[in-house]
Amino acid sequence: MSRVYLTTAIDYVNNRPHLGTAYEKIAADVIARYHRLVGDEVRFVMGNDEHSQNVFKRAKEQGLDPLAYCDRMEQEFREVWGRLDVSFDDFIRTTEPRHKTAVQTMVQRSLDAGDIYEGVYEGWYCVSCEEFKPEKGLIDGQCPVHRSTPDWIKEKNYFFKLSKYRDALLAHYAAHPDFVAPESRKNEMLRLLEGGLDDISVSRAGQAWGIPLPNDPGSVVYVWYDALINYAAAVGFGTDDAMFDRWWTQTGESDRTVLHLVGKDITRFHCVVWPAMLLSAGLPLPTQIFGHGWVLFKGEKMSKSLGTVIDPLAAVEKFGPDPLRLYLTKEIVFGNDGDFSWDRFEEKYNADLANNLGNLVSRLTSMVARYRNGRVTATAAEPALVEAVAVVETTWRDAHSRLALDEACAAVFRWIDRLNEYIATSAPWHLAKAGDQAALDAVLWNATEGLRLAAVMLSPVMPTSSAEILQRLGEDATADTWASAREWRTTGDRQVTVKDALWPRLEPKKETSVTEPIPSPDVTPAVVPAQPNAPTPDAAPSQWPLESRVTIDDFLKIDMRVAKVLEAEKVPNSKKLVKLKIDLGSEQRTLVAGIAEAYEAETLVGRTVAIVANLKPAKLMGIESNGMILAASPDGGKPTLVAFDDTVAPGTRIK
RNA sequence: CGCGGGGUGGAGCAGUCCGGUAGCUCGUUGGGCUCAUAACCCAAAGGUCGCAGGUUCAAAUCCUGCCCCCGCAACCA
Repeated sequence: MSRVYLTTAIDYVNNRPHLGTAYEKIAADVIARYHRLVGDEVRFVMGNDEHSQNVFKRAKEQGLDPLAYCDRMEQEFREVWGRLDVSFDDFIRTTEPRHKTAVQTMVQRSLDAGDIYEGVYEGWYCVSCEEFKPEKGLIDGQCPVHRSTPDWIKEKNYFFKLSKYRDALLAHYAAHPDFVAPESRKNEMLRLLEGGLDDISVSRAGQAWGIPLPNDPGSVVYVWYDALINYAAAVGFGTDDAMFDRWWTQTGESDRTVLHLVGKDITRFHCVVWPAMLLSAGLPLPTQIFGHGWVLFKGEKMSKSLGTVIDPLAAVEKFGPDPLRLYLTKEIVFGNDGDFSWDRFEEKYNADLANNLGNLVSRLTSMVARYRNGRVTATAAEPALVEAVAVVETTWRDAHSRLALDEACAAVFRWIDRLNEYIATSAPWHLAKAGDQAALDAVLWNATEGLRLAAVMLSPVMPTSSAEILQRLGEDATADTWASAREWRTTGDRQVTVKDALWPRLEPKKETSVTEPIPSPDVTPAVVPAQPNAPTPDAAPSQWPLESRVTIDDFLKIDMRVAKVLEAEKVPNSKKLVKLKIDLGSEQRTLVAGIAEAYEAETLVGRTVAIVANLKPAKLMGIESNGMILAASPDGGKPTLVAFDDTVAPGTRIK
């Protein structure tokens, strides 16, 4: 038995949870539940990252006190995690007093160690990105990501001597080959370390939303530095020494485990900055940082800032959390990127749940009911099965120890296959007909016993379904630990219950198909699939409610004109930009249009197009564009230019 | 030289670090069974492992070069 401290990345609260974040929490939950099952002591913590200027801004936009806004977001996050059956032990928010104390304690320790020093920082700072932007990274003086003008900030700033810890970190990596996983992530970090480290700024001056530095209350701790400390704060750093020792330091624990689960995009902070902070504070490092991959949906990364969100609850509301949990765990190699698609989800649901596991439950409970009035008594163990399940257990445990969650899952499903095969080859229906009671009992007992073990081994991934299966098998659903559950029983009996199919098979093109996701309230799906049987337009609220419509005067402010293309050339090094010279009748202009993916530049020459003539100029890749060309622009599709039936003179107004 | 992921039977993916019978799911074909959710079991067909060199007794796997695809970012005024 050992102690396991497990964390996920804390989430920015400027948006709701989505599939990408849910994936991380589910994976962590599987790990946590596995360890609890095998008898480890587990502390599984997640939380929210609240000291962000974005949060401050977002709250103000909504007319809320930042803390009130964060309170509300906490409820939303907790609700989603609850629906996904994520069994965290604690939920930390960076605005809590315990976190504040931990941060100040940590900073103080680094100050004492001489690792934080005062300097001056100046540069362009993008509030949205929460980072300084190099001059050459700006486009037309604007932040390339947010298209806003960054602020020129010159401020007193404190720096952390990250550079000082490069060698120590390299040594730690060398001494602990599993410190960062998977391998590819570790290599990335090693390359980074070998390239040398710069000291990093750890404070912001003149902000109120954040944790003040202990030595200079006029500055607050930089949000990233602040956020990382949550992992220590959540187990009592600076507030509860006994607890901190128990979970973080784990003094006297031979098999110490402190595991951070983070997205591969933030491994840098967790694998370099955070360990250096800990070294500076004289604290032990985590035992492992695992950088998982992204779950892509229709080939797109879930992105907070783009808002391409699929509400994980869409699948959960319809099927409960387990099919989604299984999909994410079994179908994605843990550490790699993976795809989510409704097609694939449906396929896996049918194959694994309806046809295999669910059907196994059905056929077994129904045979026990039919041939044995629902009660089967124990018999001797079938040696072939006992032998097989031992291999499954070994594989399952080994896979879990390597965090190969997908392999662990697959091993259990191979076992389920084995049970279906066992039933087919031993043909209990023949034994029943022949009246061979002893043989019949043996088959039914051994098969249900095998199913019981499958359910227990699946419980980390599918807690609800596992409990339901055990209950149908007449077992105590609150199964104790694996140590006792793993025994192949040869005494006692069980009373089974026949109920409806756990996972009715999904038939394509039917009402039950998941390809018609449930619209979830208040969340706009990234992609709205075509719905042949969609409700009538009148039934749905208009996309353009009356109160938000513009007046004719508003519309006439926009001066749209007919124009003729005189010259066209692709902008070098661009993917979709074409530079156009157009004739507007009274004048000629240069404009840049993002249509190169749909039109060859040459074919545009001579075309008559529609443009917005009174748009403010903008620079795109260094070229000034004076106007916007009109085109139908489907989401994710290629634009189609607006065209005219007859020849119209350049300069003609469009209204 | 922007960052990253990938090219393996019809589809989707493992395997690549640590060379040595190319594996899984779905689909297809044939057979079996009738307890079960038209499910389950057995069998079969189907692969120049992107291309070209190299190392090796042996390369999907290691080395070199090249081609192509996809995210992110730059660029949808």
